[in-house]
Amino acid sequence: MSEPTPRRGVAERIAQTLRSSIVKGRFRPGDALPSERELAEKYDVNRSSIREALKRLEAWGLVQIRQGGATRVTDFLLSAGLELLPHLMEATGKVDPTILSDVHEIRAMLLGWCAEQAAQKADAASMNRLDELVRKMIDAKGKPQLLQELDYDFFQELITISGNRVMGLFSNVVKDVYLKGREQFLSLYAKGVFDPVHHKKTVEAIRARDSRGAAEAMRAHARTALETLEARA
Amino acid sequence: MSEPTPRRGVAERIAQTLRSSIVKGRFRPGDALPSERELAEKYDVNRSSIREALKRLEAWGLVQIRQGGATRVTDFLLSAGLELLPHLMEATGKVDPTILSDVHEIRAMLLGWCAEQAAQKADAASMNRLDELVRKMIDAKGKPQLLQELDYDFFQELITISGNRVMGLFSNVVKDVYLKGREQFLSLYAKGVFDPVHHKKTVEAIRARDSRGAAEAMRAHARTALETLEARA
DNA sequence: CGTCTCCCAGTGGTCGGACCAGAGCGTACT
DNA sequence: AGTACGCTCTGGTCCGACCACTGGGAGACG
Repeated sequence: MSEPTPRRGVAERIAQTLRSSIVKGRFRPGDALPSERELAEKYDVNRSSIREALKRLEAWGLVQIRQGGATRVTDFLLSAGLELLPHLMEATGKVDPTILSDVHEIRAMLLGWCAEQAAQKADAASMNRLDELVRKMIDAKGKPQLLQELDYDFFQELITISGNRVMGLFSNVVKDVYLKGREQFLSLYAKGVFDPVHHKKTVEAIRARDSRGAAEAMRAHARTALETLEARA
Repeated sequence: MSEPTPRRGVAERIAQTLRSSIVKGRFRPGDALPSERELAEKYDVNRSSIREALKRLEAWGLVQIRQGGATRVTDFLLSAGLELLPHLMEATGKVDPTILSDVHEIRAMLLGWCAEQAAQKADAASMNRLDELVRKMIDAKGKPQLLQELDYDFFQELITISGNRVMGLFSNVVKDVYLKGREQFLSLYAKGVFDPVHHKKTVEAIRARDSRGAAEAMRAHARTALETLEARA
């Protein structure tokens, strides 16, 4: 009852441990990991479990496994996917402010693009759904968790309107990043901080078929969020 | 020497087979896959190999595995990452033109954003590297494969200049997509088709610190590519 | 008759021990 | 010195057993 992840599976736990070691730099890119048999003995589990853990690391792009040769650590900044982001942000124990800035730059790009597309393609029903979301945001003032979800729903609705399936796949990954790091962003939605003005402006611009205005409003939203976070750091 | 995947490992082969079945719709979202023991018998391999294959499917976001319960197929459009794209494009045997369009929309967004950032942040050395790449493109006229690589290198250089690590992670995924589907795009770089005018304009705009111009030039490049592909389809 | 509970068959998870296949390096031969 | 062989260590696959959990059906209860 004391451990944080008692029922999470041996393989998963070991995979997380190794991932942490790699991200924190205890293994350098190019280094060879201990052999599966050694790791099995070290963690006192079966080799099968070690294999499963290593397979996950491989899927995450953190190591390269080659039959006959050793399993080597890759330069994960050159091979890992976005799903590594939450762990990268926590590598030093607290959020790295420079990465936070990078994240919000990308966020601004994505939101801006989606808003632009939405202004060109939205139908009446979609616009009403967006209105509804803004209304809920106003009602939810002071409920951080709810506001956070509504903010994400707004993004999701924009993607749906854009009709771009590739953006849809992309948002799946973003969602995972978002859920795993949600506490780190929760302060953004605290009482007196979050204001859906930009969302409101966005919907108005979409109704007016003003792509540029919609995009700019969403970018402003992302920019505001970053400034808020930086001010608190 | 003839087969495409002769020595690729049992687990990998089975994972691909199952992925294909799922993407092509032979298993519907929510369906239960046969049990590991059944699959092991069906494919005449050990259960370990089946487990490994299923783990990959899970990592790809195609199935959900739960101890005690059955392994069920997920709605992959809602859970899979970008790495599924190449397989999605080939699901029907040939490239789905609507997805191709989606891809290039995203491509235009990314290239535009990177060019914009580059115009603001590039130093002299970076600009020279970009110039060098354009020069190589001109020299490489008529060598599709080389042109394709140079085009990607150009993108990569823009990302490096932007200094955004999140975009770097993103580009890792894009690169995989790109490599797996490279033949499908190779015709873009055939003799008489590919012209690095837009790249040239981009570098000029970057030198002039003209963000908007640089972004527009790169977007024009992506748009041209899409039009070329559509004209040939 | 309906509902609720409990139990067990079947699912995935872990184990261990064996053997196969590829890679790398030292050694012995040329 | 150079080269080719082969030993040894790596990961890959197989087998068969047992553990942990779920889900649904058989039975008890209202």
